[in-house]
Amino acid sequence: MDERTERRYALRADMFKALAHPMRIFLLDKLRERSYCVCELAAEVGIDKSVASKHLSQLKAAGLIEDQKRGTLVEYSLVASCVLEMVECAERTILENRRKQLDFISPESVSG
Amino acid sequence: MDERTERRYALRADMFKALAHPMRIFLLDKLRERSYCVCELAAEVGIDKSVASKHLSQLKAAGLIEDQKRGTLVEYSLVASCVLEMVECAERTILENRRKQLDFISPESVSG
DNA sequence: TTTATTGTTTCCAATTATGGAAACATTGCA
DNA sequence: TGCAATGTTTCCATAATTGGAAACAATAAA
Repeated sequence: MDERTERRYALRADMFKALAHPMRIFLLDKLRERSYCVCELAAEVGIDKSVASKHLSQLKAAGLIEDQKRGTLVEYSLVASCVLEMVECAERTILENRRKQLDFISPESVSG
Repeated sequence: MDERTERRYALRADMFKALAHPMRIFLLDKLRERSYCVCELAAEVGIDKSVASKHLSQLKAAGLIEDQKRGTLVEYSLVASCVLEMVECAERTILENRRKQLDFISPESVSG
């Protein structure tokens, strides 16, 4: 595997790393409604503002959200709608897995 | 945020965690062609078989691939085609980000 | 059975990610 | 200017992830 290919895989992995945390998924989900400032999001989850800020900056670094200063507030908004497809994809896969698991335990619909 | 919701976000994050490693992305990409046994994949990347085995078991735990014993070999194959969409989604987002970055440096196509 | 092949699990050391507190920066307002 | 509100960065302790070696398990072949 050449270096360029390796870098490509690393880039993709970085994108998934940005999504690999429950709080970050939640933040993205929240930003689907509308823009939010850091303090609102931190209050919602009940965490320190510094923690929220760091998670948001990770999402921003991945190009999934962007920020805009508004006075002392910093409002974050969703920018890569593609990420929503990814999250839905993950959701579908989880549900599919659960369905298979149930089939394995009590195969009613599958007769093979 | 109630516990059930929290668990849902954690599940999605787990799915992305499974994808959050260059080697695992590579393995998925490889399995798109056909089934491969652990030794083949380990040799391809040039890593210890134990490492490959562990990565594969993570992908399996996420329900993205499945295994089948064939003699002393264990062949892994892709099962959740949805994951390919996710990877393509990530790829598109990365390219989009790169394009924006270029626009920011030298805005030729964007005149606003 | 003995040996070889293939995978998995278990250990360990090193790296990375995380959360919270404190320090610091920026902006708005009196 | 002085003070309050909001975010970011830095520091630290803790937790999680990772890769490799070795031990172990399972199967095939001699």
